[in-house]
Amino acid sequence: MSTFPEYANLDLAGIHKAVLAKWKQSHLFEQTLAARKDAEPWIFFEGPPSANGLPGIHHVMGRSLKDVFCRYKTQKGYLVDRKAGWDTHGLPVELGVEKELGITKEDIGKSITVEEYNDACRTAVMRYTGIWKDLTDQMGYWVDMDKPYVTYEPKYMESVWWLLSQLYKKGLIYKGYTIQPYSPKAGTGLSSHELNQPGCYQDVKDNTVVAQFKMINNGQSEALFGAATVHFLAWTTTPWTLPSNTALTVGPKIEYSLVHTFNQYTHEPVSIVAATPLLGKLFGKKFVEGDTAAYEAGAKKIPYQIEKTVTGTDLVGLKYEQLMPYALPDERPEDAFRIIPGDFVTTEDGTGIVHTAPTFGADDAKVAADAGVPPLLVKDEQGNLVPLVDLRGKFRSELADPVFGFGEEYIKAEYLTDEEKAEELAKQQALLKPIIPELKAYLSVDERIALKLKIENKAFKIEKYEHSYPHCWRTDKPVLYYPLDSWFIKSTAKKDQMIALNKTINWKPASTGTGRFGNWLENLNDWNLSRSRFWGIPLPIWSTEEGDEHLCIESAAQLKEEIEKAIAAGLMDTNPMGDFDPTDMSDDNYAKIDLHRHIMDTVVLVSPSGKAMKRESDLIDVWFDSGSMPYAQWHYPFENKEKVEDGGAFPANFIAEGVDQTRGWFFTLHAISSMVFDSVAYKNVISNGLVLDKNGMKMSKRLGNAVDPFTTMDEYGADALRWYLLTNAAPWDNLRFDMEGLQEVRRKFFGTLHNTYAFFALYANVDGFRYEEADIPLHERPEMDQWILSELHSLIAKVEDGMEAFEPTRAFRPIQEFTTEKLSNWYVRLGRRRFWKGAYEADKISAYQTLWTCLETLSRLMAPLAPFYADQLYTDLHKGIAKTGETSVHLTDFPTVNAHAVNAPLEKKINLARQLTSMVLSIRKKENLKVRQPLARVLVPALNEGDRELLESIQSILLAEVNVKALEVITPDAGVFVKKVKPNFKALGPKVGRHMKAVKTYFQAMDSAAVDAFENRGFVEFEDQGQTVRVDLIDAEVVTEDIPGMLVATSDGLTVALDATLTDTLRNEGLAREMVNRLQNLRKSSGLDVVDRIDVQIEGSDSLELGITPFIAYIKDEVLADTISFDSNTGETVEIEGEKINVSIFKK
RNA sequence: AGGCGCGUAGCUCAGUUGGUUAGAGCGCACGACUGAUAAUCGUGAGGUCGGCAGUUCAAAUCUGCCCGUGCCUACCA
Repeated sequence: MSTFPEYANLDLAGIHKAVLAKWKQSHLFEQTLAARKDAEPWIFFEGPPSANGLPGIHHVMGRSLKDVFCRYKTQKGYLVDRKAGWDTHGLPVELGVEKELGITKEDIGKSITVEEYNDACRTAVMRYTGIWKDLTDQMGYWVDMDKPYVTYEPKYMESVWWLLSQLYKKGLIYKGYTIQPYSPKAGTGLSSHELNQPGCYQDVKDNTVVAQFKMINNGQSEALFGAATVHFLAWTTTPWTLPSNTALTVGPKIEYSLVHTFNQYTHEPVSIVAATPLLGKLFGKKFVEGDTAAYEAGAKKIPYQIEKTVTGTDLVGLKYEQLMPYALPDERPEDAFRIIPGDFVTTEDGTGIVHTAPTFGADDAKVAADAGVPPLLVKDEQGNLVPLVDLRGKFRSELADPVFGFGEEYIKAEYLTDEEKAEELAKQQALLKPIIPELKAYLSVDERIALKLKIENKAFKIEKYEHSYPHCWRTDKPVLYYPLDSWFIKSTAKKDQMIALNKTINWKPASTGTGRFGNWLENLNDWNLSRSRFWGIPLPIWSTEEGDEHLCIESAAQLKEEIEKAIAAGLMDTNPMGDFDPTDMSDDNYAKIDLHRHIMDTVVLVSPSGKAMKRESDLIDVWFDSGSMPYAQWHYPFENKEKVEDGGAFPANFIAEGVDQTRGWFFTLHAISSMVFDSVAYKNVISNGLVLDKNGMKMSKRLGNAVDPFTTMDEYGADALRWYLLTNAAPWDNLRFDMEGLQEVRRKFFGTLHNTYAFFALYANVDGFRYEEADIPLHERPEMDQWILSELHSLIAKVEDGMEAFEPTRAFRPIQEFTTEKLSNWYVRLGRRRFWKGAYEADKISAYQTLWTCLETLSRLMAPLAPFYADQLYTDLHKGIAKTGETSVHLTDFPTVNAHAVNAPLEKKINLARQLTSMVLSIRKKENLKVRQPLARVLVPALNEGDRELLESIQSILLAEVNVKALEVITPDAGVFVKKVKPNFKALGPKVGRHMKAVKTYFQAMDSAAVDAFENRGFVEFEDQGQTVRVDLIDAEVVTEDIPGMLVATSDGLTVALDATLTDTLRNEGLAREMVNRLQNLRKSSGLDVVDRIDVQIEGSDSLELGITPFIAYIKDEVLADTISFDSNTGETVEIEGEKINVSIFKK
């Protein structure tokens, strides 16, 4: 005979293992997909992790979040395809390999071939895939790991190329430059990653100059300053960038002053403009505010006089003379040397006017470009535009100065060796003799520029300044911000569309979509695609030497064809794609090619005009790889064209990743889909927070506070972990991970659920309940059953609402509350007798059916989040019954709400009973009145007939729970309780406004009689602040607050009074119950079975005997005694009401 | 430095469009039940809602500033 399995105790970790084995053996994941194979798809994208690192607890969080929605939607009847993916390219992989091999970037192509290097990367990146698969398995994350997309595979790379070529065709790809950290000594650009290495930022002392830029007088200047000769002051910590100055930037809202004073080095009169708040700093100890007419050269203090103030906006547009006229911008020189506005200007340091050299500062480049000011680029010998500093970190020859040098010199002293410095010193001693007769030490470029400006009356102030500056982690020399060639996607051209599309995306939380992501889009820059690395997808762009002809390859087929042309033109000997068949989509065929750099760099193509074309040497930013996954995972458009285009695989209904991906994957997905497909890539997105340790610190291996997901799951099982991660805090809040929280989940939720099941199984097996009877109609079931089923269906609605809103915390917390509070604590606890007392008849069957239904429904509700336990619960519940279910809960449909089952008044009623019970127990506790002692009556006031009926309907439950004989519902007219009236603030607020306080006070002063009068009249009126205030009864709430002479509790507008007067009968019944309690204890300590019958002997006082005699039948019934005799005996000594008595029990 | 979050009881978290006694669980204390018993249940004590100002009759809730904390973006004259 089939039975419900019973367990000694809850072993979540064991269940986890057993269920996992069952899933594997039955290929359950595949079964769930097969079951929905013709269903409407619900599209999910898996963000590719890098298998280069080990998974941590936060990955369990992220993956639980994804899994819970995919499982939910599957149960809801959708087909949820889930393809795993691996992100395999990128800098971390390369740096890891370099470290392992003990090489640097410079060695690649020299001591190691690019091919060998790439092979090493390919191996390294998949190193931890086994552990990742393990984690995925263990935690029950269902995703197809057998056919993942891998970004280094030829098919994937080909799709990426195709996407890029689409952008290229739309004219959205261009070559430009950006200001990037560059290490001249290492000859390489540095990534921000490298700049964030510890120790990179070092404090340095730099020579700084406040330079005087001479204004060119014109109509605009005269309107502002008249005919005066005016100089703008601008500060720089990098004087070597001054020859490259093409603009001055002011803050539009900042106030500037025109000040007359004298140059401290030349003592010549000068009128300067600088930000008013900075005048104090600018005019240091040497200056004093005062009359400039009285000044004589050499005086101790230099006077200065403020003439007028203007705003930054007034200054915009003014022109000035180039400070160090060695070279002019090659493009539009007439647009240079102007004042432009910039939001980044502050009045913290300097002059409030920022020297702007677009070739050497990222901010500078941006404001200059926005204002149409050209960068200082000149044509080199080949006609290419280059900045005034070359890649070695030396000034170009344009800067050759007959006295000061500069040309062909390193712009920072740190770049010179000691020998070089000595050589330079010799030269300088000769050249500078007229200025500095005995030069002792090498003067850096910065120092000589300062010197030159000083002499030329162009330096207002020169001083040393200490600040932190980034250094190259390899050479330990200062980094240069330098314009480097890069390929860009003109994302700014599609900015408006991206913003519009973003507004259609449902962001969780919304603030990330409008805030972090929205702002990012508003301030969008063009996407710099270039990476000067080796292990990644090569840019598929081939160019001629002159750069006048380009070809962007969109497929392997096209490349093969172009190579054939190049062979025909004699540019190549053999085709490295030899026997690749462009029409054959098999993996075997694609295994014949490799699109990585070591092969692609050997490919030379022929241009339409017959010239040789080489590949642009950069690789594509790996973020482009991952943003391409919606298409590349299906090898679109070479395969699965319909699938992607007809809504079968794109766009996603749902994605979820950490909030740190906002400008990463979330952006790249959005950008590519917007630009190539004019579509969103995802309709709903959750950006989840981080997992911190219990003290709110970031988890890291270094701090040793990282939690190992494997050992955690071994101990607690995956269910408890998943449940904890998603119910403890909203997914977008950071989670403080605490093992005690896990224990709590295990004990509180799973423990209670398990015990509830165990209770069910125990009695269902005894009674042979197999759910063979027809369902008892709802209205024929006892009220308690109707109630719990109503709560159950309300619960289904809550879970569904939460899930549809992508708020799992809101969905699953109610499950926990239902299980522990409603089902276990109230339904089962109050209904226990129904399961073991009485015959196997309608009431009992109803109880079993109801409890079974609750548990079975729970198993399906919780299956998305606790897939292991839910599956065991579901299958266990089906093992014991005659009807057959699915073989797994994951093949079932999600429960649906039956509106007829929901009975809100009933729910309200039971909740009222629960609250009253709690209040009475509270009084008992306070007054030290044991629940075992019956009391005569409890009084509850009812303000109207509806309340009265409600109270009477819960009478039996209430009385049984609190052990009281009678419930008396008393009416206001009885005059028993004190009535008070409270203002309804919400309604009254708008009406009485500032008189609210007076109303409150007035009401507090009203006695019962006054309230009665108020109720009869319908309003009250009184004076406040000289005005008559009127309050209508509907804006007030009459409550009962007290019952004189009784023990009273008040809470949430409810009042309960307990009559604690004891009669002899009550006292005796209390004694009888004490006796039952002692006998039951004895039964238990004697190890009797619950069904064993006994004889009892009691030796005690006459008064005791007299007292309990009327209750002998009751006692016998309770303790299963056939006889009770009052005899002396040598049994156990127990105490009742201070009296010591002996009792003995004999098993029959 | 800027952008975006977060800050409520010892701990982890709720707290609707502002409405006057700020809730829950854990932990703690005390107790009950003894036919769910290595289970179950009750009661209680814990809070200047990070701070300061403001708006309002009324602020945990709205505004500003500050402090702490985290993420992202920069590294800037």
